[in-house]
Amino acid sequence: MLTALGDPTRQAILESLSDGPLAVGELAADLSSSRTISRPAVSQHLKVLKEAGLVIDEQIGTRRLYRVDPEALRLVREHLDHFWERSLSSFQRRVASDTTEKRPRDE
Amino acid sequence: MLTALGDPTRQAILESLSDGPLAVGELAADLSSSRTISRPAVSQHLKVLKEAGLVIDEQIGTRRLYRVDPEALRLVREHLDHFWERSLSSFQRRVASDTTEKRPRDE
DNA sequence: ACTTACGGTAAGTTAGCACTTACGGTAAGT
DNA sequence: ACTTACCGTAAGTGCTAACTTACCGTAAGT
Repeated sequence: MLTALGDPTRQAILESLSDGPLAVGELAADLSSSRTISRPAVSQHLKVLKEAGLVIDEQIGTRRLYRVDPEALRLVREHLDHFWERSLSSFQRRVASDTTEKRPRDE
Repeated sequence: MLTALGDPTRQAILESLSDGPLAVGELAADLSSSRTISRPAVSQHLKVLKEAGLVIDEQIGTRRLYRVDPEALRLVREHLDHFWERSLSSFQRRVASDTTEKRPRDE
């Protein structure tokens, strides 16, 4: 899931979609304001994002609306939280042992 | 920064480092328990992670200890939070307008 | 000074990925 | 039925990023 978030274009796609659902063509037009990206390319990125569970699609007539799945973002956030807390606690343990080693009876 | 997190090997490196600081050789040995990764490859990944600000290094004798920067993880988390909140609010707005459209005078 | 340990880096190779073009398929409008 | 709009996908290409091998520098121990 983090791997799917690695590509800058896909990050831009999610950024656009986070403002609200968009069809594929609209997305391509929206992204072309900054980068130059073809519609098929957008389609392929959406496929990756969908398989990663970051995006949900819904067919409406000939159009196909894509929206971000808030639940997926919550999962990524939780995952990073684990990282963060573990590294933070190990960091604090290190600092604590440092001070006790250097100042055994400080207070 | 998210782009640097995209590579699976770098994710594994951060996972190992989140348990505590490690030297390059130790990291390579630790990762070889699951994947097969050479020491130079680890070095190159650490360079990317360092340039992305996700990792901090410290020279101790001939060894070089790497640790994750908790502050960087906090930044990534905040970035995702923005995404999450925006997509969530747009989602809620959509739900709200749907219900008001379908049940204009409900409740 | 010699050796050993440790790790960064240059050079070269390869696999994969992002992209374009071209095509086909479906839904709605006339 | 024909046309138009919209989109997914197959096929092919180019580039880049991840990897290995080889080499060099530095720090500490003898």
